Amino acid sequence: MTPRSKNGKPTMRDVAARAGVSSMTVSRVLRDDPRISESTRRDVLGAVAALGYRINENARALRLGQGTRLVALMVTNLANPFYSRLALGVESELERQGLFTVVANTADSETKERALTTDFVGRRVEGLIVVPAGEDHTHLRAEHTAGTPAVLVARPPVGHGADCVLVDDFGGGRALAGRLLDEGHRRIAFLGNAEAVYTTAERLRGFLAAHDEAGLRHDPALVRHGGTDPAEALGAAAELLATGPTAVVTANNRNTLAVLRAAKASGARVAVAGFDDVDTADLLDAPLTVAAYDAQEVGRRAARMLLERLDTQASPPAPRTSVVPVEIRTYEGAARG
Amino acid sequence: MTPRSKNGKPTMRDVAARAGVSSMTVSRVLRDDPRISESTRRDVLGAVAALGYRINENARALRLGQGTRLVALMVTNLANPFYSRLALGVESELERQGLFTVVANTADSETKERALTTDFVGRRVEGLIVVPAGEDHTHLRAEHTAGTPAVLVARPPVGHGADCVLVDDFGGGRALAGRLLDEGHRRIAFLGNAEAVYTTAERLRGFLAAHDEAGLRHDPALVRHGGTDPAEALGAAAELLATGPTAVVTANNRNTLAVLRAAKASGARVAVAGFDDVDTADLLDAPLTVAAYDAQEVGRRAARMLLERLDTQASPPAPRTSVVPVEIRTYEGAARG
DNA sequence: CTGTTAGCGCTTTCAG
DNA sequence: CTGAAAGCGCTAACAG
Repeated sequence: MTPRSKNGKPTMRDVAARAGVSSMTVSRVLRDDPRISESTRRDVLGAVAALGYRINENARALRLGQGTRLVALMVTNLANPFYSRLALGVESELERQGLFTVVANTADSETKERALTTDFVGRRVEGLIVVPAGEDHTHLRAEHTAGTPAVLVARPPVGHGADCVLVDDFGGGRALAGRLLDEGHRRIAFLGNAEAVYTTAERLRGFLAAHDEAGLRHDPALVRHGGTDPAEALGAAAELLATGPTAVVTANNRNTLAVLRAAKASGARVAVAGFDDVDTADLLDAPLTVAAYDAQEVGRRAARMLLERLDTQASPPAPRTSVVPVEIRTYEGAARG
Repeated sequence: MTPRSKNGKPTMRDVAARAGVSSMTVSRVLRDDPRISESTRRDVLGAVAALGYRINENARALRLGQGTRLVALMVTNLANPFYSRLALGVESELERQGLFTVVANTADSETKERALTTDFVGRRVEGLIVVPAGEDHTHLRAEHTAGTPAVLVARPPVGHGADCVLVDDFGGGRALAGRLLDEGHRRIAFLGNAEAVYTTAERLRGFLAAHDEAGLRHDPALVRHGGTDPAEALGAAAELLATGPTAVVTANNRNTLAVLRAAKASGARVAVAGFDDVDTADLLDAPLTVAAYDAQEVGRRAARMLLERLDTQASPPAPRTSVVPVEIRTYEGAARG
């Protein structure tokens, strides 16, 4: 019996009818227009409560020509703590500007990323923050996003200019290898992962640069790539240890743990230095060196870049890149006798 | 010069004008209506490309009386891996139904949760999945959400019926304490956290139940609560250890690590058994028992419940509750000589 | 094959 | 103080 619009929710007209006024009056009451009589206001609010009416912000925004105040964040793997911290950083920074964050997972699929981008642009999100899944970034170019600005994270734009926040992958890889070389290691293996193409490549490049700078040639047989799967990573780590390195540099958390496990299982004694901090590192059995960086800060910077772009949409300056530093930390492992 | 609507993006009319057709024709081309001549189609698509036009899905949905295909997920702390896994579970389950997930962080603030709820309902999300920040759930009742269904996670509804997915907190607390009692411990401390009121209370209740069942009285002085902050938790853990327990049960990950650190620092020898799995547990110096559960599964169940509710919105069955089981796992710690 | 009219739910503008 | 008309961007329902 209650009058309802198609989608099942009452409309302003329903409220107006019940209160015996026009929908304009309802609109005014809801927006606290001062020139409304107390009695009318009461009647309207009564009808609102009775019907459980909530204004339709989408219709309102359409009429007002306003934006959605929505920003879409697309990450490759939400289960990875790096991305959840990233999301938190983005969210916290956007929230203070009254913007909402829509988080979507691309599961490392370029196809999904493209589909999501199209959808989000269609929904008129005000901006995109993306950890690109692949190398093809055409769908992120302004021509394809109807001008919706995009900020890339962790991987630089390919084939076009775009704002972007990176981690100092090269510097971190170089520093990790440098540490080990300083400690006298000469047979240092590298365990990366094939998916994170850019990231791993940079970290490896830094690793090799440190060898160059030390005047050493690096044995390519000591470089290996684990997969996305922890089990795969463990296998790769075991193989790598079998080649007899005295130390290993890893390109991410998963690989770091894989090496520690493989070493524990085989009883091999290797120094381990890897990317991403391990939050229980101080409680581990074995010593560990890590290249740590602030994932939340990455998110905050990306958000800020987007906000600046939104402010200046009329006269966009050149695309900018921001590089978040990494910090080397060492943990001693369990104190033994 | 390019004609553009207020928010800066071209509209269908702009495309129509440029292609020399009516907007209906553009609409048809975009939706692949077969009865459009090839040449017209080409002209329209040309104009679309030239202007960088993307259809406004919001306007379309308004006209069609369609829903938004959006579901809002509100969590108390996105930085906590539990919630990011939860989000992944929700996202993966909703995605297969073509629904998008909007993730928002309430930062444990009831006020923020209420504001977000109002906003999301106004935006006409199709459902809400909420980890409630506080005890006041009035804003989540159907009367306040204009009928938008809500599923609660981790904490049950208070003061109203609602779908809800819980973890077996009681059972887990009971099992953890039971383990330690079986091992002969008689002085077992409990470290909880005040914020997660319901969760901690249930875990403690289970802990005490195990003591009851063993015919033992538990000393209330052995119960303490750490804060949200890791430093605070460490302090509480240290105090607790100073009371000389032979074992500690912890209510969450943060507290587990706090106890391990405090024990390491003071050299105290205590057995530790706590809620939440620790992914490096097998690499730790010390042995550890945990109550583990599948956070992604919690998210999947919540999403499925919501989907069922959306299907049957006309004749809603009674609110349902689903309890995700916990599994006790033991890790041996570093093998010593 | 293509255009006109009307209206989704809301609000601005202009009249009362 | 309140209402009627027009229109945000789009599309169903009818023309032609």
